[in-house]
Amino acid sequence: MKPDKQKRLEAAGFKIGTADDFLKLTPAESELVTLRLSLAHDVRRRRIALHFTQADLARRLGSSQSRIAKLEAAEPDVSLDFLFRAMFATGAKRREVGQLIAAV
Amino acid sequence: MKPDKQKRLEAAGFKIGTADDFLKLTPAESELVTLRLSLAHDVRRRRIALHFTQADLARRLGSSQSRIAKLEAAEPDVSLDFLFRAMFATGAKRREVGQLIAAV
DNA sequence: TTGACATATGCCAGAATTGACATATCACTT
DNA sequence: AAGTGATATGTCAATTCTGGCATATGTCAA
Repeated sequence: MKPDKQKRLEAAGFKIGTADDFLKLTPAESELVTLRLSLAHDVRRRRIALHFTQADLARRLGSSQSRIAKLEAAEPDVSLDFLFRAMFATGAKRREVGQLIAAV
Repeated sequence: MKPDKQKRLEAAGFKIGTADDFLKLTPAESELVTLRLSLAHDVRRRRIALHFTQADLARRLGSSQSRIAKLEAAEPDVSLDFLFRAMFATGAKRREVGQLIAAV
């Protein structure tokens, strides 16, 4: 969220916290949520950098366009297995994946 | 495998390669296999460092001792989701997990 | 506007993963 | 050898995830 938007919302009486705060997640759960979001976002970033459509990436994974859409939206029925397979299908190496995960 | 054992096997006519070579994995599949093995091994390492039994870790995860045994053996019916949940259940932070994954 | 292409959403039957349990095997002490 | 605690292996019903499909919505150019 952009800082100015957050300010406006707070001025309007909304309390802004992180999703983790809101959902009262344990640290372990919180790490997992963040991990999933990071991967989902990066798959999309990498796919677009390759000029792939969701259907292209799906084909390469033996999957379907709809599953890629759900993956990139980080929907809860998408597994980490699928997220990692998608990362590697975009050519990511463990080194890059590790750096993504380690990043704050 | 220890170098001397490998030498003895090769002297006996065995060709030694990596599991990846043997299984003719694509690069993406290979990355995934390595990732799973790294995580499985590190969960065990971290569990032992905490003086946890497999049953202890299972309890903390809401799982069972047998599943932890299979996890640490990197059996194929163990998901990445479960491996990551176990890592975080041992107190690992994303930074540490990322470093593990990035390491060659 | 229409058409063409990309992405999102909803659904479901089949496949994969899970917790739970039983039991086997191992390591160690007495 | 027998006992004890830890780990390994096997099985299975229930849950979760998946591919595939239909269809909706978005985007943009002609």
